[in-house]
Amino acid sequence: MSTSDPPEIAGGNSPVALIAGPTASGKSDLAVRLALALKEAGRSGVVINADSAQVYADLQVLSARPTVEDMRGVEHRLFGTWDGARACSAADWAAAAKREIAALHGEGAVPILCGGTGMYIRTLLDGIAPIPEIDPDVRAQVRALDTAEAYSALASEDPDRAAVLNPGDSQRIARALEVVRFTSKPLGEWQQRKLGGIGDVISLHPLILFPERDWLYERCDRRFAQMMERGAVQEVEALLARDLDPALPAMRAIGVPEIAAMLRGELSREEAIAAGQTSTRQYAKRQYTWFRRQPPAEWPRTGLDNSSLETRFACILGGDR
RNA sequence: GGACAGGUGGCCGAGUGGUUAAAGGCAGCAGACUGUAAAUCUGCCCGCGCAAGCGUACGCUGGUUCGAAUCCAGCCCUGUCCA
Repeated sequence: MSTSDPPEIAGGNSPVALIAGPTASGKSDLAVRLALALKEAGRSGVVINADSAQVYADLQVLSARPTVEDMRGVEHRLFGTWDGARACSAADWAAAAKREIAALHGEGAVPILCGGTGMYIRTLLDGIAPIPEIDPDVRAQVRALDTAEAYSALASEDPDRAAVLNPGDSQRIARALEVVRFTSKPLGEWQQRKLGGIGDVISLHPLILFPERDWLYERCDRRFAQMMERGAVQEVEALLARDLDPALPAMRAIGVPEIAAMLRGELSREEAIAAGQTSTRQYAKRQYTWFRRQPPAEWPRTGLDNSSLETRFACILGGDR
């Protein structure tokens, strides 16, 4: 799943549907409905996950991964595909998604990308700098530094990058540092090229869900409370029992730190729920910002999820193309 | 009824005569975003104003002082303890 052979996208301009938007906005349901509508129109649609948390097998409940019932017989791919012990990078996901899209196009099926991870989607469509996989030792060394140390190291090893980054931006500093150290080439040079994007080879039919803020926040709150009733605590217990590196994405997913704190006795159940709900809402807010400003302005945004599929996806439902 | 402790901006919480529209945190809002992105980071955050600035503000009322969130008096309220 890492940086392996770049899969080729089959026929030029084959359709790909994309349903994106903030968490809890009802994307999954819409994706399933689209797949069912395609089926009715004599075609076939398969949902491909574009969410950075739903990708992990360990996070069924907490990532709100669709259940078998939710899927209503529609095929879903890249859901729960990664083991929580492995980090899935944007490039990893994009490579896997390309593979799936190519396969589906080969079968004449319509891939329906569904998820809220803007950077994954961007990487898939626009490509990414062809930076080799960083040696784990180099990576570990860099990540062992505290932010101030890493920043001053970066200031001498890649001053251009250091000048651009905020001294507190631990993650980007670490990334820039591991890249110069391992490749002896500053990140900025690598980033002059983006490779592997499929945006110009496919026919993309995007739709961004933009529900009303209060409505969405209520759903976030309700959903987190429901997760607590539906096994989130057991899920975190199981995750903790694996004794994984706490820096792993699966360990940092919304709800995991909060419930872990509860299990340690640092938070009451009510406090853990409140904290999880707040994190969820804050995440949704960041997604609003991303989807409001990052994707191309031409991409349609819709206020509520009740916009008719037939209208939104007329061209792929139409049958031709 | 008595003894202590305390009442600060949406919340928590510093501050004990001027340098205080009042530290810091949280929540909120806005924004950034090329390999951990459900991450990481930035800005704003009493009201009006583009701004200089003006107006309000530290339980209430009154007082001391050139000047008070900070000192004094009375009152109200909260918590703990004694009755």
